[in-house]
Amino acid sequence: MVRNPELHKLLEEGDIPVKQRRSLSEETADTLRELILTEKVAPGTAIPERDLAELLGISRTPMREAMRLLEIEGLIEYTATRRPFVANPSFALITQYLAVIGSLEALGGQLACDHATDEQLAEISHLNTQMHQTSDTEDPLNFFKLDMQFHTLIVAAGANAPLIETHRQYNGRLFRARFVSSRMRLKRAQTLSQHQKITQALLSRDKQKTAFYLNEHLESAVDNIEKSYLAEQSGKNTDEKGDV
Amino acid sequence: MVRNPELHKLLEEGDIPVKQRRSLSEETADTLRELILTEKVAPGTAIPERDLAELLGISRTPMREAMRLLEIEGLIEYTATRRPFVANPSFALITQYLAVIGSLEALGGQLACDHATDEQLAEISHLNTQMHQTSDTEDPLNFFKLDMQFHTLIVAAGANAPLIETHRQYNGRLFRARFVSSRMRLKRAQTLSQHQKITQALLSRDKQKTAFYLNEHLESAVDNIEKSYLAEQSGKNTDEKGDV
DNA sequence: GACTATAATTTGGTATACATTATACTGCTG
DNA sequence: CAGCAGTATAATGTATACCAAATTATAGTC
Repeated sequence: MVRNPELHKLLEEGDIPVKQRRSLSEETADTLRELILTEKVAPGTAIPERDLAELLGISRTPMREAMRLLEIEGLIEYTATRRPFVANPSFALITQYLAVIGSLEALGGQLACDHATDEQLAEISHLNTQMHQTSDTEDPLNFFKLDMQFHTLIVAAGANAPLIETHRQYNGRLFRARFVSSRMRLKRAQTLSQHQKITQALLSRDKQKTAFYLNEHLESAVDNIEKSYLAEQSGKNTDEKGDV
Repeated sequence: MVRNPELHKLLEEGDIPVKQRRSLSEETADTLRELILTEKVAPGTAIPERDLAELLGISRTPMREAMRLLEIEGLIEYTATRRPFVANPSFALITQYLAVIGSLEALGGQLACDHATDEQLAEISHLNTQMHQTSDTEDPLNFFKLDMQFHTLIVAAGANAPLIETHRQYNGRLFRARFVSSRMRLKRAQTLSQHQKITQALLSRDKQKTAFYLNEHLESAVDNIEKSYLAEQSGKNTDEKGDV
């Protein structure tokens, strides 16, 4: 089966990045995801596949596949007559997403207690320290990115591939809500103290505590997002309809 | 908006099944899913899209979209060169799936304690009773279906749409493993007693107990699946390579 | 006889053309 | 002027054709 053992070994060691065949559909999905998450295209916007394909200079086929992907990820929705538009989840739906991602992260944390390498824990701890040190100066976007990374690292340390993927999907759906919330810059101290507790629980590989603090952290996320979401909605109502 | 109030009313009443616009891709996805879950096409089989499309008498476009869907659902995998084949998850991967679905069901159970209607709880309880009564006579496939339905109903009672969908996906990935396991007919008594405890916890809307018993139930599922999986693998090794 | 280079064939990726369905618009009618 | 109907337009759904890459078969060489 293996023609050249040496080459095979190199690949196994990961020295050479496996040139994962990436199709245009996947590239397009990435591009589109970026466009949506950065709000280059606003939630609720209709996005006819033909126009979008033309915009990116590709044909409809890969665009369709990309859009199907993002539909699964919850970033794109379809009307009853299959016309695609950028998802604009209601607060009720966001709350549902949060409940699920909370369970996923709690599981990730517990698994991390068992499976994380010392290096991974060190990395998480380092990130936690970094957030504490830079919290005064860091602008919202960067602070937000670090926050996201903190959670992602924990789940990754759980070493459960499907969990990591599912968590990624839910993260995408919640990206906007969390980002909007983070812009308020409120509760940054609270976030830090919760991260601190989570980190300590992880370092002592205490599954119960880790899950507990992650859940606690999530519950305040619900609170914060509710506040910012309602604030944003009422603000928008002045110049546009809160519909879709 | 409503052209004909009478027609609209008929739809509302549900007398006429809402002909959900189903595209050929979706139909195909259903067909393919059925083929895989019933093992009409065996795990590990290569499934070139041309052949499969021709077999079903459709063009490649909708077939490709269907296969993308099932890829997400974990029923189809692709080689490094994007050649599709029916997924054949390792025991290690199945264990990872089980860990996630365990968390999802625990969350579902907790949510059900809060959100389930009395009718939903009654339905779950009824199903539980039914399983107890027919456990001696029911053939493995039917017993298995009831078992699946029991879990699905609990999650559904949680009234969290994304959770329901994600649970459905993980259920699909685990379908074969659980089915193979159920064929052994072992531990049926254990299953029933665990279902009994779960049902009682749900009826008293006790979140903590519900989550606890669901987790317990899951852990024995891991055990059972491990046994049957190893048994099946060793059996297969006699006439074919355990490779893929 | 085994290995390698190369040709043939298979297969997935993409583009495009065609069919079907939904929406928008215009004009008619009350 | 409101509302409906019919037609035009535009969008999505599906099929087909073509291309590039990969696999497999084949022939040639050491």
